[in-house]
Formats: sequence, C-alpha cells, structure tokens
Amino acid sequence: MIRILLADDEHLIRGAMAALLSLEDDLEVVAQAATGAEALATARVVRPDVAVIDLQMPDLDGVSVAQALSTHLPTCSTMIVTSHGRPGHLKRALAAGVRGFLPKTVSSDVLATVVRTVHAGGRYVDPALAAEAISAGDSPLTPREADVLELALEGAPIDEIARRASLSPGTVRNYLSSAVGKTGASNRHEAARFARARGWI
Amino acid sequence: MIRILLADDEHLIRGAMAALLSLEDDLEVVAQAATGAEALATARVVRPDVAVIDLQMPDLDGVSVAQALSTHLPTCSTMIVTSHGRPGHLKRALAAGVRGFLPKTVSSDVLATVVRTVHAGGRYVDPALAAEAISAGDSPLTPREADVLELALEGAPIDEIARRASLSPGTVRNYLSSAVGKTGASNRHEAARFARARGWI
DNA sequence: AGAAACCCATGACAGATGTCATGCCGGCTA
DNA sequence: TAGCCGGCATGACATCTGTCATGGGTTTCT
Repeated sequence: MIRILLADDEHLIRGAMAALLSLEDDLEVVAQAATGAEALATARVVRPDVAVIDLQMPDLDGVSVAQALSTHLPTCSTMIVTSHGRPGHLKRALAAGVRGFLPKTVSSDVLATVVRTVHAGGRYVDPALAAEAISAGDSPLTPREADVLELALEGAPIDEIARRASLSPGTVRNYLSSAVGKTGASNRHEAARFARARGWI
Repeated sequence: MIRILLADDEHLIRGAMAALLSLEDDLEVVAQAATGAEALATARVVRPDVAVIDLQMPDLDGVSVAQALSTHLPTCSTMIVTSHGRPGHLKRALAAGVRGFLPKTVSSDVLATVVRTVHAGGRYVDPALAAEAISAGDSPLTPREADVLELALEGAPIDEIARRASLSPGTVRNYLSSAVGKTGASNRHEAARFARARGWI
C-alpha cells in the first residue's frame, strides 16, 4: 500500500483527487494539506511514501515544498501536479529533486501510474511539458537581469525598480536593455512577459 | 435525478469532480467536455439539467459558453467554477445568465448543494467572490479605453496598439493617458495590470 | 597571470511615451 | 435645440526609456 500526501489549495480538486486515488487498491491518501507550510508540517508527522503537490499554492511554492521535503524526508518521493506548466518550473522542480511532473490535464489513470512509478524510484515527466522545456532552452539572462526583469513585471517605472533593487536607475536601464536585446522584445514589459512565459523569471 | 454536464479542460479535475458528484444519490454526470465548443455541442444533444463549466478553457470562455447555453438551451441552468476569481468575470457571468459562481476552493459538499440550488431555480455566488466584486466597484473606463488598455496588456508599443485598434497613435495615447489617470497608475502597463486585476478588461 | 564573464555606475542621445490643449463629429438627454 | 459625453484626431512639450560607449571592480576558469 502506497501512502500518499496530497497538497492543493483548491479544496474541490484536492478532495476529488483523493477520491480518485483512493479508488486504486494499492494507493491510500493518508493526509491532505491546503498550503505549502501545512503540507510540510503534515509530512513530517505522517511520513508518506509519495507527496503529490500542486505547483501554485498561497504561501510556499510547490517546488520549495519539494526541496524541503527532499532534505527533511528523503524517503518520500515528491511529484508535482500543475495547471499552468511553465518550462522554468519544470527545470527548477527537477533540480529540487522532484520525481514526477504532470499537468492537470492528464487522466486519473496516468496519475495513479505515475504515483506508482515514482514510488518505485522511477521518474516521469509529461512529454508535452518536457518538449516545451527543451524548446524553451536555457535562460540567457544573467541573475541580475532576471532580478530586474522580475521587478519590471508589474509595470513599475524604472526609478521604482531601481529603488527596490537598490541599484542606480542607469544600471537598471542597462540590465533591462540587455534583457530586451536577449529576448528580442521591443520594450521591457514585453521582455518581462516573454521571460515569464519561458519560466526564466 | 439531476442530469449534469461537466466542462473543464483539466482532465484530472473533470474526472475527479465527476467522481465526487456521482457519489450523490440525486446527481448524475451525463456528459463531459474538455473545451467550450465541445461543451456546447454536447449540451445540445444531451440536454442536461445543469451545466458546470470551468471559467478558463482553451477555446471558448466559460462565460461565452454560458451565454450560448442560456439562449439555445434555456431549460439548462449554468454554473461556473473557477480557480482565479476575478470580479469582472463574476459580473459578466451573471449578465450572461449564470446561476452559480464558485471558486474551486470550495468543498464537494458545497458544490453538490449549489448544483441542487441552481437546478431548483435559485442562485448562488461565493460570498468571498461577491465581496471582492462589490469592493472592486464598477469600471470607470469608457469602452474604448478598455479596448486599448487590453491591447496594452501584453506590453506592445503604442504604434502596434494603434494598428491593432485601427486608431491613430495619438488617439491611443490619449485613451491610455486617461486610463492611467483613472487607475492612479504611473504608466499604461501598471494601469493595464490594475484594470485586469479588477476585472475591468 | 590573463581572459572572460558578470556587477555596478555614469553620461549622452534618440526615440517612445505621458500630458495637455484644442477641435470636429455623432448620439443622447434635458 | 442646446448641452454633455464619448469617439477620434492633431500638435506641442516634458519626461521617460532604450541604446550605446566607457570604465572600474570582482569572481571564475584556463
């Protein structure tokens, strides 16, 4: 019997996934959590075999949870389920020791199968997401460029970005200009959206 | 027995919701769809009592589906389930004749209850979403301002917006300037994000 | 040690953008 | 019918941004 921890902020979906997984004879949902912190706390107590975690949750990122789990509870395999699969997330997730990565568009059969796969020590990444990640390629942005571009995401003017990044406005403009060049965008806002779509920021 | 049509592009969630709803004695999921168009086509054949539709789907917006359903199949009550509840969506949905509006964070009990409520001719809107919609208030933007601001969302330069809106660049700048003033933003990108968050565009 | 990145900054210039005044037209309403 | 609002446009001006050249500092790799 594989003991599963389920974390998703959407109650409806969490409950539903639990119902589906419980239909399988060899799977058992032993705990549920609605936030990343809750998932972490629960996992330490319950010590599940597999953690199925939603990527986007109110507090902690699913990847952060996975990272914490992999250090604090190495016997537990983590897999991520997500609605919006961004290439960058996949990369970060794999780096964080995640063993399975699926979009929520998969069927419940696949979900159950992947739970078994990761529990057996295997890995599984949704083919479509994998293809996207490969085509997206590595981020050409330097760390600072990514920082600044991230601050630019909300549309703030350069002076505010400079203040928030503790940089001079001129430097910010240089980074942004470089990022705009690398992304092929025509201004920083487009560049920011582009980088976001690629999962670079 | 209440006959339900379920539309959601996320296979996992759709299947799971179907499983949950089927647990109720008086509810029966008679059809499922993964896209808006599919939902519409299926509904005409199956003629369900209640349609439970996801707000965001690849092709047709959930609200558009609701609108189409309310004219082509007036005997079918429509309710919308969504992950990201924007105030503007709620308003549009109600205008389109939607009878129920819930976030996916609700429990399955609530979902089942609401299905029964709308089938009985009642209405139900999640209290939190309703409060948000009220606090967001009406859009102060004129229709054209909203149009132009929407085109500005992706960060395109003004010339491109002008082309896409078939307006002169000067006019576009005027509308944007006006919108920036109304939203209290410091540039169009911020204004666009603000308006988006309020559901105004 | 030297080359090659990256980080940070400044200054200058051109082009994009935000703001304002002004005007014309059409529809709605008092 | 006169006024008001919104749609559409132009021109002028100040400011913001994007680009480029330049330079000094640090870290990393060869």
